[in-house]
Amino acid sequence: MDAALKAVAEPRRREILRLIWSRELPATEIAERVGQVSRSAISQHLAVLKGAHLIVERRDGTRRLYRADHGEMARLRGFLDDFWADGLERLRLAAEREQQNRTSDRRNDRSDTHG
Amino acid sequence: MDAALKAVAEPRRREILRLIWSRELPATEIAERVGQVSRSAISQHLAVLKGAHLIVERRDGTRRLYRADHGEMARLRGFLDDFWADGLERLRLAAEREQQNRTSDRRNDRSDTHG
DNA sequence: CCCATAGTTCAGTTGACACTTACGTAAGCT
DNA sequence: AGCTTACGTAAGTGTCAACTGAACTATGGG
Repeated sequence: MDAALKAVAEPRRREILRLIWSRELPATEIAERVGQVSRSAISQHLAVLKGAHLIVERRDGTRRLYRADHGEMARLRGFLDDFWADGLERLRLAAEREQQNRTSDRRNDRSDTHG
Repeated sequence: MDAALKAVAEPRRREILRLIWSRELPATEIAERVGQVSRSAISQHLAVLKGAHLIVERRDGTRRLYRADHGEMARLRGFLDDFWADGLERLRLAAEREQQNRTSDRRNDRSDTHG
């Protein structure tokens, strides 16, 4: 969840996310549409987004088609909604839940996509 | 808006935000409750949050009371909601709107709080 | 097999950022 | 005026993240 929030905090990645929100696109075309940046950079952004489960990848011959994962984005919304939970109980639970995640985050960071 | 998203992407700042979500707290007490980090670091986090309009500051003698600004957080939610706008028109508008903001972001960055 | 296309990964650079210590500043008390 | 409390700011450091260019992998066609 922390990964998703961090991923979306980057403007370039939001741009990518919007491009493939309602359709599939190959990496090259994404790079062309974004412009101003190398294919390599796009590829790395896609890796981050994939690591945050914000996009899904499908292979088609030599190409890789990417598409946004609406579900994870919905969970991100829900996460922000927790800040509105008027019950203090729910606030405490959310804080504790996240604090547990942070411990593992420090160790794993972004290395969970390498396996 | 970009500033708010970036501010919230940092776990420590979310922790602070939760502490002062439903009550005012002086900086020192925030630092004590967060722990594990110097008062200086907290002060800098508070500056970032203030720059993103996510908190408001009120002075009381020698102390400074901080409280979360729910309105800005609501706007953050609304921003994420734009990703769900099914109409492609609205998607395009959102993209263009942000692209305009980005141009000024490059120049201003976080310096708009210095005035 | 050789080459082109599509894309990732590696190595290295640069800038941003979270943090610490030290110092500066403002308000209140005696 | 001095001292204390409460806080921000400055300077410096280590780490992470975004980027570039080069090298590598994989699929498909001649």
